[in-house]
Amino acid sequence: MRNRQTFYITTPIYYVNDVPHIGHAYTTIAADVLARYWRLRGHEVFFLTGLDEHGQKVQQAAAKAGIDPQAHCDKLAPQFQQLWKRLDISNDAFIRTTDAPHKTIVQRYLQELFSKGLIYKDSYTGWYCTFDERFWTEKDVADGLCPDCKRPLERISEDNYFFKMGQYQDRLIDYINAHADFIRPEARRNEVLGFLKTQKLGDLSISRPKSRLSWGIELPFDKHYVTYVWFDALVNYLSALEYKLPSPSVDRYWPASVHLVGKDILTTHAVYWSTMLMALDLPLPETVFAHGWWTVDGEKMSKSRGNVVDPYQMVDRYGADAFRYVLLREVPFGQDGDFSEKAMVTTINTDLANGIGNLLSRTLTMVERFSAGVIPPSGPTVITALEEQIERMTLALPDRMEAGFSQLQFRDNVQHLQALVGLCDEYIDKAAPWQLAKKPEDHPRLQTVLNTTARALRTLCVLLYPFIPQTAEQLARQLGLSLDFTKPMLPDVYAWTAPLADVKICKGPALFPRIESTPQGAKPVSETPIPSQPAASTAPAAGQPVQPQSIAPPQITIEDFMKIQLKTAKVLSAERVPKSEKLLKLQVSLGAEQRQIVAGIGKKYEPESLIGKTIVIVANLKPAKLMGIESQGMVLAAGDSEVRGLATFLEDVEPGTKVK
RNA sequence: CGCGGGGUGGAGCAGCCUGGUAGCUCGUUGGGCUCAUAACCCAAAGGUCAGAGGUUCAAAUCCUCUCCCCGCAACCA
Repeated sequence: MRNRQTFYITTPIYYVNDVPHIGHAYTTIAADVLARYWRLRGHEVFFLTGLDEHGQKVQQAAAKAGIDPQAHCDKLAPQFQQLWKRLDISNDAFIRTTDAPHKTIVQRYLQELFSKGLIYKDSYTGWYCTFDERFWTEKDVADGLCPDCKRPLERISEDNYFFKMGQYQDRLIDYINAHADFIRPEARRNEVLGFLKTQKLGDLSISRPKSRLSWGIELPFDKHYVTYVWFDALVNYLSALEYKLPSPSVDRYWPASVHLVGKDILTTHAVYWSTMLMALDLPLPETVFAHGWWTVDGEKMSKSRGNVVDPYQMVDRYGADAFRYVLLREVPFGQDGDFSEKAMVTTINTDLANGIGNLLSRTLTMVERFSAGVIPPSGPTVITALEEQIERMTLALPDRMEAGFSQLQFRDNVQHLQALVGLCDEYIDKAAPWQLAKKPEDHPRLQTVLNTTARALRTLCVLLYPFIPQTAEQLARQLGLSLDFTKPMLPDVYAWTAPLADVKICKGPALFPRIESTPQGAKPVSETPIPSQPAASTAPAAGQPVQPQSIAPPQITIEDFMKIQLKTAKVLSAERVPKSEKLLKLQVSLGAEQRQIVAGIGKKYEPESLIGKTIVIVANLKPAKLMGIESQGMVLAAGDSEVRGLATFLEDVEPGTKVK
């Protein structure tokens, strides 16, 4: 249980070059749920997210686009900010490492460490790939070739500045041992401890020569170098407190309550960041929590598999609340999980539509029909055992929730709430209010049933709010309650004890319409990236519940179809894309024209077997690059995640013939 | 001996650390109800807990071995 009245939660600052995907959404949604919960509990919350904008990849991408790195970042940043809006992320600040104050603060810390003698200059020798502009460690390099591009590596030396990280090794081990909640979940804590105990912690290079990388924060004590991105990035957790609030608030909010991170960057946070803070004589964060990763339909998410889950698309199809709910409900926080749209639909239907949505619906209909639309006061008991059970459970919920959120057990919390929904359904069934309504002498008992259920719903509403804020607002409105979720909830509002009677309800549309169709359809084996749709027009109007669409693809007109130009093509040559699992590079003839197409059919077909075959391609698809190779079209094939067969013809057809 | 995760009723998972005759969600089957979003409630069927050996009064749970699957890749939270 928390004692401090402040709650400072962070997500990692995401690398600006990434397109936002389910992983970013996951971390940020989890952080948002915590932020909303602790605000509701009256804590002063500061919820920070943002972007990491320095570094090699940004510099390269900008150079490629022919614009300066800052312009490049400015262009990409809104992709994240818009997504957070659409997901109802209630972050209090959005930090970008190119903010001027951040840079100043990073330099100040660097100077402080340098002055303390904790940063020194040394030469570093390693394997360098000129093409990729990066060093490889001895371990990575087996054959003198770049593990990435297979070009020969150079052995070069370079002077760099190092942070004396190694000297904190023992202190860090002691700290972790003494603070059980510092690194979580426990398995991760053991992992870090194991690493620290068995290996010597080296010093950390914190600079890059400008000759190699100019896009970064200049070292205050040597203008020929910029800061290594991690040093720059980690400091955001502190710098934001200095300039993102009305007044500097480091004392108020530091140490952070929770740094939420993905398991891949745990070491960076648990080791680099911790030792940096020790060197700066600052306290360490209370908890660094590493959550798991998502696979998609059982497979690792990757662009080449074409299975990257686009959060925008999920919000479009199912609504922000449903997406938020499913991510946190599906998997115990901290473990890896599998995401599938099919499972998502099941969860939405079961928990949200049939569960909470249906409970509200049946309750409100009964209040309308049997009580003139007004929640009646409670009367004599109907089924004492169940009523007591509901009361007990409802009374216990706030504490359970608090315990759950303190431990970041989102899934447990959701399950507690669902248990109450189930209990209410059982109660309604057994009490059979529709029978009580038939006899006037039973009406007082009928009132008890309606009142009991309504009160349970009130509690559910408040406790569901952190997970599904839009729906909670809607639920409150339909129940006729005026709850202000932006204010702390007093205990009696969500506890069982507060009276509830003579409230006029306001039945509205279903909170979550059932989704009848399941996702399917023969998706071409396109390797084209799924375009994000920052469709502002589909954003829910304020105060309106999101109406998740049915996921059956909408019907299209013949004109729509005619936009897609399908043509026959003859395969001239085919070869595997090196290092790819299933990509084939095809040269195809469209009669007059020749095209290069990269297709993800390599698991099913040997390149040789395709040569001479006439296939169908989408001829007017925007070219896309896959693993660096341009694909000027798309091959039609049957199968969803797995290729079953290629579209071809019974007769010989001239290449370049139109297909419709 | 590369590292890591995993193999539990049809599907997906929990339980394993701290041994005591197996639990959840979905699905299936039968019944109930009609307030509700074909929803809700009740009941049932279905597992030799990958396999073998060992420790023990007792093993899904501890130990040993074997087999199988997945990740360690290019949008990596």
